[in-house]
Amino acid sequence: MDFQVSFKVNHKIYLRDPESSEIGKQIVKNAIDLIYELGFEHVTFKKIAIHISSTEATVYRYFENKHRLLLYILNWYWCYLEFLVDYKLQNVLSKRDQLKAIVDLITHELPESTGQFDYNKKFLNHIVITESSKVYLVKEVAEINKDEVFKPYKDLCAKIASIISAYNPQYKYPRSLSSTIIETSHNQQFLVLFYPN
Amino acid sequence: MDFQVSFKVNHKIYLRDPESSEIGKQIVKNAIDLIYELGFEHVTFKKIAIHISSTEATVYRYFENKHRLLLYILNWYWCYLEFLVDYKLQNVLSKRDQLKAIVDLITHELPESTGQFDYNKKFLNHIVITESSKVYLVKEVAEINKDEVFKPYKDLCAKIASIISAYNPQYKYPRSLSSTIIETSHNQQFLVLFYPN
DNA sequence: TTATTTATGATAGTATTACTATTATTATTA
DNA sequence: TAATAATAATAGTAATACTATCATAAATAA
Repeated sequence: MDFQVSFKVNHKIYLRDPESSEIGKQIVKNAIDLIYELGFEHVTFKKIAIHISSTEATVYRYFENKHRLLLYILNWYWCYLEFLVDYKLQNVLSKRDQLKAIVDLITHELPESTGQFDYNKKFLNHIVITESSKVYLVKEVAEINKDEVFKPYKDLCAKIASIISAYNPQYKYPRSLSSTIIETSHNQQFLVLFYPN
Repeated sequence: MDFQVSFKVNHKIYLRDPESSEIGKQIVKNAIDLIYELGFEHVTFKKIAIHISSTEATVYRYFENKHRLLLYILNWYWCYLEFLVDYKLQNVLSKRDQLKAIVDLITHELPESTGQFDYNKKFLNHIVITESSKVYLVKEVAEINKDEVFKPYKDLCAKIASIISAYNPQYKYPRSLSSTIIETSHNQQFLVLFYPN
């Protein structure tokens, strides 16, 4: 695969659209690199600023805080994954094969793209596995949810759920199953990567 | 059920055994209350100290940091749960019924105990659902794991896995399945509690 | 072209956090 | 009674997570 796609994430996540400027794109790119390298807890806006030879104040002009920045990255990922699901399901007629293709996508790393300006897919995969629960396992989740910032994840779940239902209309919990597939995939990938025994 | 049990967790988790003194027990009890009330991110040793009318320095004498304190609480929970599994499986002969009893335990709140000095089971359940992944989804997980501080969780998984294997010796991934049952249960309970749509 | 808006850089400052260290006091045990 | 240990009281530090101000450079509009 070789094409350039960009995804518009909910504008409430950022203060200023990072896709609207070179420095904005650099903030996101370097944030991804740093979260991969140091882990989310050890990333600060100051470190990101130093990496792009800019200042903390500039990073704060794009994102309210670290949590929103992670949310932005994850939303980008979920949008991208939903796009890939649509793409891969083209011309797959059997519902069973569709489900198989989806599980295949979810349980493997995203294909690396050749675009120079694209985010590092390996790092993104890693971040989704190890950091994604941190955006919702917080006391403020209900409040944060009001801005619909989890919509891309929900949309993906809904899409998978609809295919589960199409495959077996009798199955009662397609939405639970779709989020279970996604979360279990992350969890098992985490165990394999970091926690061998 | 009405009895008092206490669990010894790996001594590498604490600097000084919190069960060895009244103030130690108060630290853990108040930490549980505060994590439930404020969420792990908003709890500080200073806040715990104020709640027990003591000082930060005293809390630091028991636990190296907040992460270890959470680990202590979760280990206590996993030990308790494994004890309950053993307890509930007494006299259940069929492997199928044993598995059912385990799923039942994992997917429901722990029974509240009447002991005055016991930790609040409702709060504990809540903390396990929302905070437990934070002890291992950190960059330092491999390093932390060297102290065997995740052993109670692993032991529980191993126990469930052995019952899965006993029920169906042909099943290839009993360990994956047992951690999947536990994690999925938390995840789905979280969605029900905090994230209704 | 000039004026105006906007983005960024440079710098400063603040409250809070996550600790470490020191000394005095109190309680326990030898 | 002396020695030991635990805690309280207090101070201090580096880092974090911001907010604020002002100057300058770049883009755009009149």
